[in-house]
Amino acid sequence: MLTISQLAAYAGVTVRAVRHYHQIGLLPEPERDTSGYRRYNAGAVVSLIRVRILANAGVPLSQIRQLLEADASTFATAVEEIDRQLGDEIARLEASRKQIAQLAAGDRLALAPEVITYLDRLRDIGVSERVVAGERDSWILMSARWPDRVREWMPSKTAQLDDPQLVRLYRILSEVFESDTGDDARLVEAADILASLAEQAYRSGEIDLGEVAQDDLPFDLLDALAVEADPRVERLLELMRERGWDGLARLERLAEPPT
Amino acid sequence: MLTISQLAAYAGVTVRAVRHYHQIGLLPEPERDTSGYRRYNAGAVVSLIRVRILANAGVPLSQIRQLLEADASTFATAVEEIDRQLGDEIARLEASRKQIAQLAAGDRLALAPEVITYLDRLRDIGVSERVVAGERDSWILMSARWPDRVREWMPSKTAQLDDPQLVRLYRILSEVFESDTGDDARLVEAADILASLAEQAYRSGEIDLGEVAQDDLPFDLLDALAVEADPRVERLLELMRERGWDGLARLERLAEPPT
DNA sequence: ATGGGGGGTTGACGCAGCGTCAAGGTCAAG
DNA sequence: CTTGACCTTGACGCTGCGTCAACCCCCCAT
Repeated sequence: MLTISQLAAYAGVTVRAVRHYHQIGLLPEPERDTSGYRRYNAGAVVSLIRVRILANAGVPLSQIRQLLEADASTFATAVEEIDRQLGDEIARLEASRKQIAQLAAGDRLALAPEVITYLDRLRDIGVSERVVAGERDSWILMSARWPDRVREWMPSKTAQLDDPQLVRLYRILSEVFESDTGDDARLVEAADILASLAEQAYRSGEIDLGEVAQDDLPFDLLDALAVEADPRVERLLELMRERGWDGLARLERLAEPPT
Repeated sequence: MLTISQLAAYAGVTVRAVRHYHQIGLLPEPERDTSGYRRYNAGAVVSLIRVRILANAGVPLSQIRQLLEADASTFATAVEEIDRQLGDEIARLEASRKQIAQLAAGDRLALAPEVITYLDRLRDIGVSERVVAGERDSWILMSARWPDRVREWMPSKTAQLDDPQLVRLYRILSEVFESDTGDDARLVEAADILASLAEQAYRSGEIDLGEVAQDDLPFDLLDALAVEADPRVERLLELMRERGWDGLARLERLAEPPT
């Protein structure tokens, strides 16, 4: 006959856990000896181990009893379900692991390697750290919203950086936001380039991002984030509105541009 | 400016979670509007997402704040540690998944395929379901004790079933335990065979299981389990003692056998 | 027999990370 | 002016035990 601590040791659990299982009726209370000690037979070890196997798989204790009492087919389907959930959980942890790895990989944030590459390209073409940081924060939001889509978008985003107009735009913005002055002339120049790029994109139909466009909250958020980072962005938005475009993260036609 | 529910929606968490993070000081309380509502700026979304990334990786909320405040190198080492733990957890879940799968695979218990094969072999050579069930329970205990070693042992265990003496032993035991009578003559016969097998094993040095032998508690437990399953096992133990052997799951020399 | 150390017993509170009422105040629309 | 969808704080509930507390019990050495 076993004491509670022996039983617990065999099954690799704590004494407290065993008592808990008794309390909630998951394990039957065994006989007591003359001094009130619980006395277990060997079969109790097997029962306890079975309970632990299910518990380790994440099955709530409240379900384990019914599960062990269930008939074979019920049990089998339940096990399938448990296995599915285990698979999901493993996938979740692996995804989380990737995120964490990237988080350490430099930008300390949840960004796909494609995005990191994109940000590095920005630095290469002379974009200031401040502006890169702004882009980074934007992509964090985008990644949170569309974790999978983001990776698809990046190749074309990166390709666009080959356009000298866009490079020029980024450089101007870098200059402006790096300086302490409110250099309006440069902002106007930037707005002109941006409007021109938007016009091109609009004509070629590129401006449509598909389903994403229906849910436009994040884009407002991105613009708000930019304004927060530097209030001069507000002026840029104003200049864009004058040119018939609304927004910044996603440009939306307000009216035909002045000819 | 965002309301709390908008903030929560962007980060994919519940409103309650956000408030909880405020309570424990993980996120700073934002400004309130005239009616006392919390009003968030876009940056709060980024902060919240960062918190969630760490939380999803299993980092306790109490540690997240310090982590986000830490310098880059501290952070990097912490992330390594987190990654390690994630790896461990994934491995644990995968192991659990295997156990669960086997659990459904027929014998409803945590047994390696090698053991299942062994049990099937027992059935093939005519061992009764009752005795197989006893063996199964024993292997559950063994598997709990030495999850890895068990798989190593099985090949030789299975090979031993080629020995006609052992087959005969199992068949006699099956008969005895399947009947309602206390057929002592058959038990004596079984004891003789078992003693003879033990003698062989002892001479060839096979009886030593290595380090395992030092921890002999489980073997007592296995014997106790057998006695529980059928009290006639007690008689078998007695017969074995008469023949100079102690135990059943592991036979131990008591004295030289009567010549 | 006596004391000490290592068991056992019940009972109760503590913990994380929120979920879920309860009991209100607020806002926008019809 | 009502309705319904938000917002507020406060408080208790949940899981699966860990961790006291306060006491009893057994065995061994002195």
